Amino acid sequence: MMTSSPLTIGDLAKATGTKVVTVRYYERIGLLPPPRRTGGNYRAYEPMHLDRLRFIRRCRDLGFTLDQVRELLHLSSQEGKSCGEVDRIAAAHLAATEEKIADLTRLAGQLRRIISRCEGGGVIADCRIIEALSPCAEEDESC
Amino acid sequence: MMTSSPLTIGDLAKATGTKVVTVRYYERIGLLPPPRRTGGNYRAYEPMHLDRLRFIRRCRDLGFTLDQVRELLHLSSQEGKSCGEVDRIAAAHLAATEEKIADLTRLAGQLRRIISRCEGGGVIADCRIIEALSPCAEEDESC
DNA sequence: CATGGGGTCTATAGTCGCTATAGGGTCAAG
DNA sequence: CTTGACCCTATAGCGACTATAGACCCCATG
Repeated sequence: MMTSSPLTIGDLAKATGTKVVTVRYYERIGLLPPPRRTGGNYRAYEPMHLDRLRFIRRCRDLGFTLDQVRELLHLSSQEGKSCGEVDRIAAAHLAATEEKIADLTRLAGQLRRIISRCEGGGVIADCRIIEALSPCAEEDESC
Repeated sequence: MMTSSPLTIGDLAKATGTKVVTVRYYERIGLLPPPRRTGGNYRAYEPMHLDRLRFIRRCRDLGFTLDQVRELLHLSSQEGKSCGEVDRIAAAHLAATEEKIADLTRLAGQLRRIISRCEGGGVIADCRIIEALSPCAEEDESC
């Protein structure tokens, strides 16, 4: 059984689909522990870093904020603790995501309605889209 | 028929549901033309500013970026021009919005699936959420 | 006329999650 | 020994605001 040699930042980045600058950024904000350095001052990552970065990326792909990731990382190391907090974070994020979907759906509906009124061949002065974007004040008698 | 007196920035903000700082920000980035100033150096807005800011807010509420708003504002003043460009911007934004909805929907589905596997009463070491967030590498024999 | 409170002014820095740039150092292949 | 790919730090920029500090103005009340 061979022991794997440490990874350069480029290896780590490629293995996780992260950009090199982003890896350094995660280190700077304390998400990824600083690895030891080689003689030439290169970062030398261990498999543990790979695991951790993969965890971070997976969370980010799921839309968690970096603060939530930080909390999840912290919790994931407390093996004996109840997992209620984890559940709470995930549920909150799901709720937020569902709300965002609802908002965007409502919005898309409005956009479709606005766009459908436009004949497309007209000029700006008659454009239904511009008109729809120009809400009239109640006290404005010209509307 | 009475002529309306100029508005303070606070009046304008309240009338459009914008924050005062945001109004100043729109001026700084060239979206809202600088109004004349009073003796005390206060901004004094005309009805035209009200119209323009309402247009901006409506666009923002519909999710257009400030750059798109800038372009729409520019186009809306070209009364004789064809409205094809307006249509293009709106359609592009609708497409982007629909894509975002699709992304978030996929994401919410994954989150629901992950969360549903968690019994809630367990400890972190057995937490299905943490587990689901910890993707295993193919070359990692422990998975 | 003084005072107090609320609104306004500018300028600057912070937010989030990166991304880009400048100006260098290191390393391995040819 | 040179070339080119990689790595290093530090700093600034993105979008769309938001927050803060410190000063100024205006109006109503005493």
